[in-house]
Amino acid sequence: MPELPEVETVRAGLERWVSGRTIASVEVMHPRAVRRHLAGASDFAGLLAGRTILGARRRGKYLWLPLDSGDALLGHLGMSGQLLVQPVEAPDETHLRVRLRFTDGGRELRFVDQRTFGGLAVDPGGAELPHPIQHIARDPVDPLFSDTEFIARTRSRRTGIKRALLDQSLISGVGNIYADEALWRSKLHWARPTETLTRPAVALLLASVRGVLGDALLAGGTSFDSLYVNVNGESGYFDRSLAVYGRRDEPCPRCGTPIRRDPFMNRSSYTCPRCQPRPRNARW
DNA sequence: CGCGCCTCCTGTGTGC
DNA sequence: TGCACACAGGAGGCGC
Repeated sequence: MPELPEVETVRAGLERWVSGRTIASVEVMHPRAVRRHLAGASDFAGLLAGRTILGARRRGKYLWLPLDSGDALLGHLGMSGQLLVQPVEAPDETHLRVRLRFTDGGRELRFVDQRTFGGLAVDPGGAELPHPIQHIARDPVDPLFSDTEFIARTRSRRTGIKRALLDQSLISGVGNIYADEALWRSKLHWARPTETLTRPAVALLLASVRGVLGDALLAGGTSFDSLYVNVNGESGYFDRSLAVYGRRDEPCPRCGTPIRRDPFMNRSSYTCPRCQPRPRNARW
């Protein structure tokens, strides 16, 4: 699933392959892919045609392409979204949702999304920071991310620490996979009440978050050397580096205890029962 | 207002 | 063999 490292890999690919190019035409094959563009698919296409893409930016798991009109093409990959740069003659993907062709006649940009949780929209005047994502917190690799503020806000929460990590208005870019990995590195259980964490404990957790995101980013960088804008987060190279996520009953890399899976928010949490014992005052 | 549950969606895997 | 169902999960929206 695309979390910050995967989305950053895509952003770098867009910067390389579509920045500076002018959009000729836009084809929306599935209306759900542009459902966040409330004015509809034809309005979406009309705002893009003739516009030049100035760059590729990211906040957390959101991507946007600033346009020469001052608008932004905003995108979220959801769980299965891909932005692919393909030769115009390449056959359509099964789940192709949106196609952008360019005036130079070169490779086209395709939004492909099996489960359609992702989508694209044009935000008028949003080139600097699209309006729909102004509530999204800075991500922990953003130079302007405030550690002090994050620590204070986390400790003032009244929830479990994993819920806090997944809250994109507190810290963005972290999803289920990297939350579990960071908690394991910090030896914290997912149900640990946020208000019982000391400042140093939250600081250590933040360092773990940055560590796991950075490691994944390095792995993503190595695989991103093709003509594609690679978004294959689910079967990625970083799988081998995961300590706990998806590893039920396998030995903890630190102590050998079998990894445990717990239901959490209609999904899963993976922990080492020995390194990350469940707190008595568990909160979830 | 803070918190937490529900829902959107479809392909894959599993058990009977 | 085929069917039913659990599961994967980001994030907006809404209820309490």
